This record gives sequence, structure tokens and C-alpha cells, in this order.
Amino acid sequence: MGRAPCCDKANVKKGPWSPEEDSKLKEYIEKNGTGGNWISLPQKAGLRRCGKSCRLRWLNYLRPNIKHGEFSDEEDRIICTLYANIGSRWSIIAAQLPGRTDNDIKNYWNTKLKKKLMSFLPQSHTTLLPYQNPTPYYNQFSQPNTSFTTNLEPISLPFYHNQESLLSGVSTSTSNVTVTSMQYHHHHHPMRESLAMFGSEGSCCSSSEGSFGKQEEIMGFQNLMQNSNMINLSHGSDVNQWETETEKVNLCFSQNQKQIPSSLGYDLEYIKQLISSDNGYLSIDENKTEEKSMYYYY
DNA sequence: AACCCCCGCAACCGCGCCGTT
DNA sequence: CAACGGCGCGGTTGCGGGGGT
Repeated sequence: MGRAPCCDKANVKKGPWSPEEDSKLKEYIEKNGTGGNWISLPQKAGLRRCGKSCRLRWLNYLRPNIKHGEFSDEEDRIICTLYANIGSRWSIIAAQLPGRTDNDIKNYWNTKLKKKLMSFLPQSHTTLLPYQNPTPYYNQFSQPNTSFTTNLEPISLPFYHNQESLLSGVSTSTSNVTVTSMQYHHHHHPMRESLAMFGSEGSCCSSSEGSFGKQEEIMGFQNLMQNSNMINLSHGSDVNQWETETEKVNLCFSQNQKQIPSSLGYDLEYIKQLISSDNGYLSIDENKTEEKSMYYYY
């Protein structure tokens, strides 16, 4: 019992777009807009294409102000910073890079940037990563949360799907920008899941048959970021800022009528040790209570 | 010159969410 | 409140071009 196909696959052209198809689509949308209905658009525009295909072609290639070509160092830095914090949420990352599409960034990351970065990653950073049973310590009723600061220009993460699912707030503190986001629980959340891995004994992994899966990659990447000078993920040591963060997170939770799990189960000391080691990037203030630390990451 | 392999990118696909009925 | 249709997202695929042998 699969989902019904979105279009008549038999009568729909697939594969690369011809210049004629491009101009038909462009002309139609420039004249009429998308009409809020991609499914019926191809027929109206005289195209034998699936609506989804038209949408993709328009968004990734035909719409105005699309930037193609080399990514700048600044763009690299933004991509790396955001990937380290939110993972492969390409649409959100793309929203911070005017003219770039999520597809572009995804391809760029997978083919070039990741390799570039991993070439900086010492072997030890991939082998010492504690990969243990990724038992989720959050439960389905908890709203995962991540909070981080960067030295980037202020950015505002877009509300995602709906406000109950994702709350985001941006506040500035001196030269730093603090971002608090809550993401709906179905989506992968690298920080949450990375931390969830730390906690328990156990050896089996149900999520990936490979020896170095997605989460390890992100963890390794976060380690790399911490140990390089590419970005500074340090949290401000300002207590007021911390309080603001906590309030913000609490606000998010109260707005959602959600409960923070009473016992998250991971070894906080270990995490602290890990994160605050080396040159102190992504450091956690020793004065912060365990409870606050939990709020901070969840 | 011919073949093979690798890489990059455009496009496809499946799934989850949301709004509407 | 459930069913349905449409949209958007992230992962994956496959084609074409370029470099190496």
C-alpha cells in the first residue's frame, strides 16, 4: 500500500531539461506565477513534466538571482558553522546564503567541502570518538533544543513548519550572536543525537551498518571544528547570557507544554571533559549546574 | 586513440508535514 | 477527526565530462 503517484509517470518526461522546456517554464511562471499549485502547473504551461520536477527546476536553476559557481571562503565558513550545529538541514543553511540553493549546498558539501575538511581531520579524531549504543535519552515528548553562539553576523533561522515545532530566537551579545532553536523531534538533530550516544554501555548499533556513520561523521566534524581555527563555537562566559539562554529554553518548553525528561542518562562529566578539552572551543562554564547544562543542549 | 574510472552536478524519489475538506 | 492532496525536504541516483592509463 504505497502512496499514490503525484502524476502519471507514463506520460511524463524525465531526465535533463531542454532549453525549450526551460523557457516555457520560465515564461509561464514570470507571467502567471506558480499559482500555488505545482501539480497543475506543467499542464497549464504546456509541459510534459511532473509538477515536482518543474518546481525543482525553477527553484534550483531558473528562478532569478540564483548564484552558480565557486563558493567563497565566507560561504564555506557559514556552511561549516551551521552544519556543525544543525546538521544536514540544507534548506536552513541555504536560507543564510543568498542566491544559493539547498541542492547546491548539499552537492558542494558532499563532493568538495566535506573532503576538504576531513583532510584536516587527524586520524585520532575519527578513532577516538566514543561510539556506543545510541539509545535515545530524550523521549518523544521532549523537544530537542540546541543553543550555540558563533562569530557570524547575526542570522535568524526561519521558523520551521510551525512555531510549535520549532521555536527560534536570536539575540546579540557583544560581537556574538546567540541562536536558540527548537526542532521538531522527528528530524535528526546532530547535537542531540551525538550527545545521546555518549551515555550508556553497550556495543550494538541499530542505525547504521557502517563503521563510520552519519552521526560519527558529524561528531568528528564537531571535534574538527573545535580543534581548528576555522570557527569559534565558544559559548560566552557571561552569566547573564547564560541565564537568558536558560530562560529562553524554559520559555520554549513552557510554550510547548512539554516536559524535560527528568533523567537524561548520559555521562555529563564525560561530555564536559570532551567538549572543554583542547583549546576550549565549545566550552561549558564549570559554574553551570548539571541541570543548566541539560537545558542548554536539550 | 581508446578505454576506464572518478567526480560533480542535475534531477529523481520517497517520506513526513500541513492545510483543506 | 480522519482522509486526502500538495508541498518541501533530504537522500540517492545516474549521466556527462575530464583526467589518467
